[in-house]
Amino acid sequence: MEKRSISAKDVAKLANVSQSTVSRVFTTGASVSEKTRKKVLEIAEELNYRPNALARGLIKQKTNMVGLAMKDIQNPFYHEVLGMFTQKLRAKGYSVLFVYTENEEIQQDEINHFLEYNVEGIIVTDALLSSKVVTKLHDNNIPVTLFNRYHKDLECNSVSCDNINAAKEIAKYVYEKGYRDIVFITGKTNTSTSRDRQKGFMDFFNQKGIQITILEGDYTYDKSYYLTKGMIESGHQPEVIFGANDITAIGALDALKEKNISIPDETIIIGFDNIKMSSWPSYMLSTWAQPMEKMVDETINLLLTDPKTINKKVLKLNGYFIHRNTTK
Amino acid sequence: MEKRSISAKDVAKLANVSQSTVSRVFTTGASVSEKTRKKVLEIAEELNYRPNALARGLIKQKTNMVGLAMKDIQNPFYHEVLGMFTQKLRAKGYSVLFVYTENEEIQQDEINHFLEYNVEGIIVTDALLSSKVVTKLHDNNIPVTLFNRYHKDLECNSVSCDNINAAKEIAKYVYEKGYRDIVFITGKTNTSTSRDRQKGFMDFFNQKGIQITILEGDYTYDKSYYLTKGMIESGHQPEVIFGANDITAIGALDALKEKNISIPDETIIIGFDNIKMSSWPSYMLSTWAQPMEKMVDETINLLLTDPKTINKKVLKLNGYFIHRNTTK
DNA sequence: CTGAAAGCGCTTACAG
DNA sequence: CTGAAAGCGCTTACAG
Repeated sequence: MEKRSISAKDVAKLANVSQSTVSRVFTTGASVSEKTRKKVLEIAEELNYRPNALARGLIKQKTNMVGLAMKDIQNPFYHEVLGMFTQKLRAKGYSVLFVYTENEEIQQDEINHFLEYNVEGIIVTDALLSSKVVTKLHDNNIPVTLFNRYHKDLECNSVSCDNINAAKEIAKYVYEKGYRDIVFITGKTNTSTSRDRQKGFMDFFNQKGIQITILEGDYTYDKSYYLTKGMIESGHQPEVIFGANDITAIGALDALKEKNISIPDETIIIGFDNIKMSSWPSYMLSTWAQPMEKMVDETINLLLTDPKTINKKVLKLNGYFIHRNTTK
Repeated sequence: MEKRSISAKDVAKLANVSQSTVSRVFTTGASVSEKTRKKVLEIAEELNYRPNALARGLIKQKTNMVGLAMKDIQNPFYHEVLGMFTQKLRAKGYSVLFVYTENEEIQQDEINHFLEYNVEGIIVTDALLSSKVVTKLHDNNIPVTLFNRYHKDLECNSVSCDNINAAKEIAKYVYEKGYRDIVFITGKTNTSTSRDRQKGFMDFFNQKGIQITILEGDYTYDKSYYLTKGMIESGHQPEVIFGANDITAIGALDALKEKNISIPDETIIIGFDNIKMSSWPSYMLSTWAQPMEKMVDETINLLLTDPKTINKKVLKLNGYFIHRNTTK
């Protein structure tokens, strides 16, 4: 029960070998005779010894830690993403230092812990970094990958869904079905996800000379619900509502239901994300599935296998349309 | 752009002081003349120096890291909890090493990273530990606090909502309103939260000689939705449905809505957790609010200020009933 | 295959 | 107030 935990030296003493040898036993690829390895492992087991990752990180200049910063949002999509990141990183032997932030732009002091602990890379989901922070990170030689965000002035990697193209595909579907009274409810307008989805959707219809209605939401259920309700009450009952994410679409859906508008017969609704909730039996929302697993894999890849790339890589992955009960 | 990051030695050289002095500048309480402090700070700023937390952790035997293990569940309650934990811990100068698990009982290998990095304590939310793991943790002198779980045989601290009492209060409300046809939909029956809520609820009615209906759910929306739908279709339309958590209650709520049962007039519904979703305008679910912030505070307190307590402390905090639109 | 030694970047008695 | 030195627990050339 004393304070200090047991070290390689303790094991060495009992095993009658040097501390170096104990270390070698726990270093894959180091040459140790089968006999000593067995003995050391035995004693280690007995003493419940595990190499100290801090000391190892210090000497190897490699900590096996990754920093993950995530914005405090209501969107369950990112919770699923978080789960996937931690599991995949662990499988690769990495630990995750986690920070939750409320800022759209991650602040310096939120990154400081990451720097102090010498993380090998930083993943930022659903938020941005100031270019000052990015510069600092570069100076410290710590790679960053933005997940589902990008910014043209930011010198870092980014992985996201090809939001523009996805929205275009959705627009195409809507157009070909013959709908002309179309509403898009935005997310937070300062996010690249919302802007791109809006752009892809609008551009398509602009080219066709069709005017669509834009409602400014903020990625929350409440906002979308009230926006939709207000619109119906003001006499506008569109044929199509496309929400910038699933939560937005679900808010609209519930408002429509309350107004006894039949879905998909009178109005069709399309979301974006394919969160688990969108397949709940009472919603069965048609939506665009982001290729989450692929996005996570690519992010980790970019961060870890190619850490020294200075020239930023911007990856945009496709997804696919999932038709459920809110489209025909 | 070289590999090594800059160290106290580098700062010392430029500031014409010893490395010890640089260290002292970054140690609160150490005595340094105002003049040297200023100079060192200046150079440090210029070089972008920050003390290496790994080295500091190694020498001080104090890492300022806490391990947080969380079960991969659908319940948004725990996402809110996660956010609160990371923010409060950061405010106290702690970093969070995060692990997501799919196991009801956290496994040894999921804890290993925590051990290797010498975390100062471990928080386990919504899951259990095997007694073997707990023993190992004790041997390594690492305190553990269970959040919203407890187990009588487990020698560790735990903080949870007083689920038994909360359920009793709800039962009392239901009873006094005169309802007699009552359904309880459980959560996962191997969780202490579900068991306690069921126990508190049933015990009250048993004492009154009233039989209630138990439906075995699993804390998911889908299960609860289909359970409720099935019940209605089999001809049983109860006056009260109490769900073991909000998601469960919401699943029941949607099923009832679909069957055109008027809420709260024909059937009232009560949930548990007070997740953000429960206050969405189309739900406005009446529910029991867990005192989340207090629970988080107490957990951190127990873990950090009193780490050497061997005798486990089991804290049960009250919450309060929130009446919204699904009760009268 | 193995040990002694240097060193990762810190903190902290110990002198002065 | 400040510097030299020891030491936290490791890894890894360097010899043998």
